[in-house]
Amino acid sequence: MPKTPAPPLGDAAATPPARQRRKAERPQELLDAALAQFVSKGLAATRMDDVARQAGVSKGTLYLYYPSKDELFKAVVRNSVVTVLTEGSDIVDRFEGPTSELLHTLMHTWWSRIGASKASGIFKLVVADVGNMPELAQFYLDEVIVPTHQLLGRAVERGVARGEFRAFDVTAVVQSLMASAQFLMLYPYCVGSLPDHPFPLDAETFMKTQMELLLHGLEVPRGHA
Amino acid sequence: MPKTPAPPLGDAAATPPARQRRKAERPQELLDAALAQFVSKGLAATRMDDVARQAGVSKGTLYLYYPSKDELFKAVVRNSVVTVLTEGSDIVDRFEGPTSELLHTLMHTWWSRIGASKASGIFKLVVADVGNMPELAQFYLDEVIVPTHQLLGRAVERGVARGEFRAFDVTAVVQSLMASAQFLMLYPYCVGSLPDHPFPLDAETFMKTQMELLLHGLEVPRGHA
Amino acid sequence: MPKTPAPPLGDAAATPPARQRRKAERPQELLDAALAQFVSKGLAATRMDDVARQAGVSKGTLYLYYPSKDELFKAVVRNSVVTVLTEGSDIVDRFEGPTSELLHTLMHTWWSRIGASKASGIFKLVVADVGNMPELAQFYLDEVIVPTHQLLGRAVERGVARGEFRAFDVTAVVQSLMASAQFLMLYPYCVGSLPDHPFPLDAETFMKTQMELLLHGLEVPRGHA
Amino acid sequence: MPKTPAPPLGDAAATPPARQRRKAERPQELLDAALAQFVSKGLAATRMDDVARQAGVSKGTLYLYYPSKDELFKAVVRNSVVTVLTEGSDIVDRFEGPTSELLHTLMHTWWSRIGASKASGIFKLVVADVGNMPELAQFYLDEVIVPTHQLLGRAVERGVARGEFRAFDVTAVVQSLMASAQFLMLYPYCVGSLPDHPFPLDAETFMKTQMELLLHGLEVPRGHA
DNA sequence: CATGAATGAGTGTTCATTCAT
DNA sequence: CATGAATGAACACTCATTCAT
Repeated sequence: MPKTPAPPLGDAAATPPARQRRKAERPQELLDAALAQFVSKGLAATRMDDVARQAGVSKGTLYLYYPSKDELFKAVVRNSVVTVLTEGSDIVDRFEGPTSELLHTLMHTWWSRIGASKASGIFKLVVADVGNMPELAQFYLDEVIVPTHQLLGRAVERGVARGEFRAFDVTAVVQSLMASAQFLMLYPYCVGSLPDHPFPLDAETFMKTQMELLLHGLEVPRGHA
Repeated sequence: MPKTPAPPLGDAAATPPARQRRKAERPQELLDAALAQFVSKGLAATRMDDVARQAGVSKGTLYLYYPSKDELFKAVVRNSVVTVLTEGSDIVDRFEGPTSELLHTLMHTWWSRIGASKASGIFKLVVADVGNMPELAQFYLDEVIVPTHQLLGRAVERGVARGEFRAFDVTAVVQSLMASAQFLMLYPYCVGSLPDHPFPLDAETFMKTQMELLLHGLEVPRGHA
Repeated sequence: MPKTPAPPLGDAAATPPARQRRKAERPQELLDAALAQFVSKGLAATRMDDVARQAGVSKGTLYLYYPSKDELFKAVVRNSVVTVLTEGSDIVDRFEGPTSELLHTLMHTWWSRIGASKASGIFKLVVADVGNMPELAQFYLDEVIVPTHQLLGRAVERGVARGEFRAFDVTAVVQSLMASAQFLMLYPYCVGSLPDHPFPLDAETFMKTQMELLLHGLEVPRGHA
Repeated sequence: MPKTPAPPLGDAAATPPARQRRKAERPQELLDAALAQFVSKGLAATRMDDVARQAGVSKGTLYLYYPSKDELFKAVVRNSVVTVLTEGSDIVDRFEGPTSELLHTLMHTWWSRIGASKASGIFKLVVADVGNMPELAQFYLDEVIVPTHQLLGRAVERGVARGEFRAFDVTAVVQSLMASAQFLMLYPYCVGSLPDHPFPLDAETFMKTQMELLLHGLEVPRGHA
């Protein structure tokens, strides 16, 4: 019976042997497991055992990749948020059309990539534990907050430059958008955690409404000259 | 009818023996200490010893008043937020003048009573730990979220009834306000925890701006007929 | 208005004022409460609070009468067992009639005074805790075991002296009787603690049977000369 | 058919690595240590630390094998008594010869396996703590008392069936035997705990005497027709 | 005398981290 | 590399004992 044929030369890197492929994927598998556990139980209440079991490895293996619980947590944060920001930046650069539409696009992209995924739980974790991990604060500021501000700031400035928006304190507008995003991210961990609660929140509707309010306050009054 | 003779001026009866006076004040002292510790270190990272020491009592005494860490935490939440809500309700009932001003008043009252105090840290704690304390979720919904919605909802409806605001989804407006409040409460535990950060947030300005944006989107266009 | 008349001389001790009577009865009330608690929960699992509450006094008062838990326990033991032994001794001295009947009488007196009362639980406690209280062992030996041996030994010797019993190792007979008594005292704390158990033990029947077996082995064979 | 080559003489596979061999032996080592500690100090007074130290492991390791103190205790009881009962049952099945001799054999087997070993202290523990552990009561009844009754009951019935014993209430005879056994088990924890006590108890003599009394009361009068 | 608030040493249990295999 | 047995520091909670009132 023919063995698995040797991969053609030059292609070896593309399909490594199963063991190596496994090894290459391990870090991501561990981070996924850790994210799920951290988000659902909180940092302190999650045991390294839980993470390892969910990832299907032993506790020792987990420590082979991440030297401590704190480092694992930081790696989870890093892994979950950074990649998305470059995507948003591209959108701002390339977008053509009204800025209000750009903002809608950014918001929806964020929602589909972060807000609606488990990654939204990271914000909860950062808020909860940043007080005991000073380096995490700096990291989160540098890697998340600042880029986000720049990203959104550029979008708003685009609107002003194009005469679509009133001249308005850009930081204030950005913070307004971030407040909305944070609200959406935390809602599931607040009232949303109860099976029946009186204020069901549809994210799409919420974003649309907030955006409408914001833009109405932002846009240059038109047509009643 | 012979009465107990009136105590001498200064009313000795009004100043019970030191031990009793202490016992009457203990619960609040313990709650204050617990709030400070919980907020600064998180629920899991705070030891009962820490709380007791900060309150100047032994650990045993702490357990004399609160039977467990969880109960202590719930008492802290109760103590810090519930009283303020009735105050806000009174303001809405008695307010005369434009609704925009009422909203400003409410926002500033909230800020001075909750937002600017350590009590703001409670929101962080609730978000962080509600996942492991299901009863807390219900409690927070019943005692904080629902009353807050009602309070703000009544204020917004007042504006609509008086013809000041457009007819608008009340819940959306309330959520917008709560998003701003949450943003302010969490800011110190996010980027704000760093000594020097590039987005210093002045709460007064932030509230003013958000309110301005919101009201601009809310108010009935006037005078350009 | 006439005060309570002074009690006539010589009678004061018989009817002391209520408060003093209360005080005089306190120790017994405390011992009763302690016995009940110790027996039902064991020494280690009984809190001084429990004893005090059952006795209707504060914990401080309990310590006013007994300086420690250990001392309280010893007092309970002393109080419950010692008095009965003198009664048994009297019976042996005065008894007239067959010795087999004397043994029956002693057994039933023991049962009604000790075996059937809560005092039987003391044996359980002594067995359980004597290992950690060396003085208790000596006390129990001196005050309970030795007198009991002497009491029963005299009864058996009477039977031998009167020609009713074979000459037999007295200690062995006494131990046989004590084994039966211990069995009865411990039964409730062993299988007897279960609501439905397959070996219901009627104490009267048990004692009668054991005595019958013992006497049958002890009595001088009669009448088949 | 190619087999795995036979291991060299001495069978290396039979001696697993030290770590695994240790793991296989750990439970028994822990149970031995726990038995010794429990018996000498009582359940409540024994700290898990003590057990661990005596077993030469850390406290954490102890919890690796037994999830709580209560479970450890139950495992000790199980381990110490259950195995012996099957041995006794075998003896009854196979015995040939007079039933009085069978009873002697059973008694001596019990003494060498249980009575004279530390396992006798388990009875003390059960008596002392069964009140606070309802499941233990049921377990002890099912696993110890009932089998013991059956075992001894069969032996007594054998004597009656073979015409050696009078027809007698079997339960009463069994209880008489158990009373003797309990007396022997508790003696060391009662007067026996003192270095010099006036009633030294030689177990062999005691058993012989009790058996003699019992059998004399039980056996069919012979030969003086 | 009586109270009960206060104490703090003590213990069961958990879990991040290590390391022999 | 991977494992999982072992560790031990840490912490919530209890309760016998004290003492100011």
